Amino acid sequence: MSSSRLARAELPIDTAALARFLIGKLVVRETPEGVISGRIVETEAYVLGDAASHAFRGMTPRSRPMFLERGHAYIYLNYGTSWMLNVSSEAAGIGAGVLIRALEPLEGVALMQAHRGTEKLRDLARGPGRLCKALQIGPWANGLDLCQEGPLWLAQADGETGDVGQGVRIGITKDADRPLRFYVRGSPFVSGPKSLNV
DNA sequence: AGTGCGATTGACT
DNA sequence: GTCAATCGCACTA
Repeated sequence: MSSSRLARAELPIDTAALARFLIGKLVVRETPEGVISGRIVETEAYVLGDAASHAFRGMTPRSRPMFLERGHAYIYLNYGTSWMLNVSSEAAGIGAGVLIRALEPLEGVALMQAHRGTEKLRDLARGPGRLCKALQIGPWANGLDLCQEGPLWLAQADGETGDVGQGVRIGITKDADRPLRFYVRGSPFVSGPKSLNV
């Protein structure tokens, strides 16, 4: 079920195209306790020349993984409380990435419940910080190549993706009007206000 | 060296 | 619905 790791060559090079492409794909996490996986239902693109992107003012110690070749993890702490999972995009040397914002839990639900401290399926990975907590993704994964052998990867999914909506990104103040957020229409596992998920 | 501020969340009215 | 927690980083000096 969670075997077919996506190869780098399968990933679109364009950041927005990658964000759209990742909708419906799987995030798989191998922990000592077992495998956890979920279907990606919400992403956001942070493109070149984007004032909301951490890479906007060039490479910094934090944004460094965004400049890796597409398919690497960029992990950072936001608001001092929540870890975020991003997938670097574009060619090496170009700072851009895709934020994974929400998953529909598939495998390892009991583990996710334990990590999150809640039973509610809908809340396990709805939101970027919750997602990382559920999958125990932290700074250990920063800069990790998701296209190579390792405890965290992206995989092809079987079944329908569903209707994909596109709209403005959540929680940003700069370049806030760009339609760079992608989500599965009607999915209860998508974060953000209901008005944005139509 | 000091400071302001987030790609959020959970607790509370 | 409102709001504080929390801290690493980037910016200013």
